[in-house]
Amino acid sequence: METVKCNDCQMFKTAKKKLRECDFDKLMQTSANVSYKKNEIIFKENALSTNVIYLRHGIVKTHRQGPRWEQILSIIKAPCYLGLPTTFGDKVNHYSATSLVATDVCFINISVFKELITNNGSFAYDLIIYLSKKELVHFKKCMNRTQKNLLGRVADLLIYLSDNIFENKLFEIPLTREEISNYVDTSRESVSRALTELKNDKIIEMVGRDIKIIDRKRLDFISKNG
Amino acid sequence: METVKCNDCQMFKTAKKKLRECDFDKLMQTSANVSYKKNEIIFKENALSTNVIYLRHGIVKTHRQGPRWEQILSIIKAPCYLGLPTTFGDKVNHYSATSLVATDVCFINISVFKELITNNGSFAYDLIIYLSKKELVHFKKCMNRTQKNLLGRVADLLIYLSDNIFENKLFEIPLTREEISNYVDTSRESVSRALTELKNDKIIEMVGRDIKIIDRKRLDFISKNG
DNA sequence: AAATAAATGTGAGTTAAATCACTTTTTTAT
DNA sequence: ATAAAAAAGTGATTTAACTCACATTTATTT
Repeated sequence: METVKCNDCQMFKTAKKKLRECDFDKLMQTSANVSYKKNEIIFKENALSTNVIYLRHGIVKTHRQGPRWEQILSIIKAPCYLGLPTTFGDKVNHYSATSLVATDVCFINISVFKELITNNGSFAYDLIIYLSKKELVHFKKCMNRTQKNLLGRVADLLIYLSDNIFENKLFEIPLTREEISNYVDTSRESVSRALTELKNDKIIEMVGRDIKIIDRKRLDFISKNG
Repeated sequence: METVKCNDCQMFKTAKKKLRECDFDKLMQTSANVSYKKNEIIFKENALSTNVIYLRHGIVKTHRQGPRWEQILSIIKAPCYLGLPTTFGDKVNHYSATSLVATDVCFINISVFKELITNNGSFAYDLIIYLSKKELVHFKKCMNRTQKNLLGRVADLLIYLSDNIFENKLFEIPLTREEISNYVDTSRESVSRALTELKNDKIIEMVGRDIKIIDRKRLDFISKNG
């Protein structure tokens, strides 16, 4: 397992910049690093949310039991906060988080974090910007989920993984077909069919979970027009 | 038009409590009240977002052009912020807001508001809580949109309007059938059919846009199970 | 008040995607 | 290495909801 030192951590850096020294020291002392293997649960829906969690290294899915199936809400990559809303929005987690690859996480004491916010306005302001931006992205995502057809949603996922998670045309999907279906809101079978259709149309190459996007233009078109 | 005095305004009250006096005075001086009639646009998608907007009185829908149709994102009631994320998340609005009834709104200068945040940590903390809570609600709503069937989504809307907006079993839907369809992600025709089905099953009474929920238990059941 | 436009309702036909049933492939455990 | 289990692929069938077409009602304008 690769260990990320605090010095290399993005959160550490901005904290050092934004926080008063005494606050920063307190933050360091009360934080705890934890490593997870692939497919380990970091926190669980309905459990008490007792920490702010910062994702230092790795890829994580957040997911939640819906009225009909377990839905994957987001796939996120370090460095970023993991479940800020779930810690501040309620006493109980509104969703679960599970590592998709080996992952490092920093648990920050919630009352220390609260102190940081109230004592450091500019730190708080940054968080507000962060939460606001996230909501806009989320609104857009939700709209795509409801308005696009199946092929468009699958194309969206591939584009998202390629652009935002792996930053590469070539990547290994860290999800089973069933998990993909829980992310794009269909059945496992439909995901299968959609992917083979993209493969047959020579828009992607695919062997198992290994994907290579070979015709990005047409993939963008499908994302837009289904 | 009913004018809401600042003294009665919820935001005014918490601001007075949370803010230093000089900040509070500045806020009052730089804010402007505006009234809207039914169906007037308060701000527009893609326009520059130059103010924090606080909804003092009335009901507002936020909406946005999707890949296939104009989607209603939310229906909200005073007192609350209107489009905080769209003001802080980007320079440009990511959605529009339109009054559904006569509405009063307070425009707050964005740089003054930013100062408030950075100078008053506890005010900032409250905003972070507010944004976090909203995100959790939004996640849930999005899941319902994608997992529930048509009848369940229509039931959800009726329950939401009854519980959260009008706080009454009897209310007048402030939306056309087409707008309803843009909120529950279907066609106008399907909304019609769903509503008449609820009426025929004696779960609601309905004359035009006037709705009365007469069998809440069964409506809840439909909301859960479709 | 009549004319026009907008909103709503409803039946019939169509379709995208779900479900079912089964096979094949891959992974994990013994 | 073999058995068992999990994941993935694929054809056939079903279905919820969409679209189309048109009738009816309600609201708006002249």
